[in-house]
Amino acid sequence: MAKFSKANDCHACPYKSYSLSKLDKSDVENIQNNCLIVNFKRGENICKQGTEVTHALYLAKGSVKIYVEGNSKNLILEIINVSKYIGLQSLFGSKYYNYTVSALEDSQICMINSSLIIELAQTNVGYLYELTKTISESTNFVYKKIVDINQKQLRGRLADALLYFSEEFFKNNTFELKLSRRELAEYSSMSMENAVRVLNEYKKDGIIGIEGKTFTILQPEILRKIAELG
Amino acid sequence: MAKFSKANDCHACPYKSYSLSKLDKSDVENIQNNCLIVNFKRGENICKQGTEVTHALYLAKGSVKIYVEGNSKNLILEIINVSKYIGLQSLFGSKYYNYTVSALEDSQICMINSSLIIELAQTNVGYLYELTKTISESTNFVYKKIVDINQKQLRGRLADALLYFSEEFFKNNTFELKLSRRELAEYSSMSMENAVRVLNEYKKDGIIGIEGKTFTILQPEILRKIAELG
DNA sequence: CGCGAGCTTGACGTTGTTCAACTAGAGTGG
DNA sequence: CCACTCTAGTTGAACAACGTCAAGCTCGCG
Repeated sequence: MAKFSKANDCHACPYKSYSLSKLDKSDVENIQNNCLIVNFKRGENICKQGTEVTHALYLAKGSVKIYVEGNSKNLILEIINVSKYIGLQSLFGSKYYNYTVSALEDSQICMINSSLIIELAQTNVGYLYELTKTISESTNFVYKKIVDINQKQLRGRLADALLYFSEEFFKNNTFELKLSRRELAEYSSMSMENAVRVLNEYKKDGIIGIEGKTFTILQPEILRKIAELG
Repeated sequence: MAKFSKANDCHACPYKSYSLSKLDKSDVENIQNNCLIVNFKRGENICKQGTEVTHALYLAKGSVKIYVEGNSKNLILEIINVSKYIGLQSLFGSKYYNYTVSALEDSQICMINSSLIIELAQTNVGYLYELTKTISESTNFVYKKIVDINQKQLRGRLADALLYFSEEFFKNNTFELKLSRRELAEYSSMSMENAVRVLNEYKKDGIIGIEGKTFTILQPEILRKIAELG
């Protein structure tokens, strides 16, 4: 299992959450004393679908995928790589995770007792307000996702995914994806074989460049057109 | 357009939100003075995908569908018929609705200025906590939905929908659905023709009974097996 | 040098959509 | 009151989209 250590100075942490600025110094220290920093290697599970929610999860360093597991196939809902709480809706809404989170690269997660976070949320309105904004944004993201998946066919879905990575996630025409072909397929809700096929189709048509896991968007307008038409 | 009237006694309202109990009397009066009660007929839009969020929407009476509009087909995400805020995540997360809400029967909606709700949320932690719980639950609902849609094929999806209506929504083996066949199809993410086909298949096999829009679940175990296997 | 995981490509079968024709019932106007 | 129209529902058949299976490839690593 992963290595872990105690948090020792949340205030000075370069990866700390903005929401902490809404708390008193003593409350932050309280979090610090109840926070375990856990290191995960690529592929390791950070939380598992179906298990009980006992901690708030804060991604300090690295990147993770949030996905739902089905009988035979998975669906990746979101990739996260910035300092951010993961799955707060599980803290306030449900006792059990309805998704799995696992590391895409070596990552550091701060695990804070959920009862402490709930207590702080119930007594610090500014803090809770920040958490609520995060939950709302993530809800809106999933709404967008559900539309993409349902209304478009595979070429459009893959175009959507590539545009999202280039324009919103990496904010760069060239980016190195931490995902395998299978994971990219699971992100776009299609079989791995079809993801490969369509990627190479786009490459042959000069729409994108592929070099292993490094992608370059050569003709974003065409990609956008494909994404719009479905 | 719909008829509307001023709210005159939120405290005495039998449909009022539980979250109001977390507010001072003066704050509730403030809501009351900034609340418009609007009557919608079946089919009328309560809010429209793509438009700006200006009010919090509270369903007092009736029932509504929340759906996302695509180029040619829609996907119904949720049906609501109890006293409940609708789409709070849009208040805290985004400036624009990413879904449309419309009435399934004659319904009453309380429309409250969003700036007032946000102000109250930022100053009353108990109130905000209730709203956050509602948002989180709705997020979890959509997670469940996205799994159903993605991991199962149409027989399983329709079985899922029927079980949900019978066991969780109406809590009755027999129920009268306010949805047309097309809407039931949009709820289960399939073509209307296939929804009809599968419904009649289930009827012929004695798994359900159908009388117009009244459904009876005759063999829930078989339906559950179909839903599980996909 | 050989093995295995991830990737690639083609052929084929299944699932589900689309199109088209038809039916039943509800509402409308002569 | 009856024809007319319009919508919702129904059924069958053709077709397209996508997943699955199978085989071969490549590259990194022991």
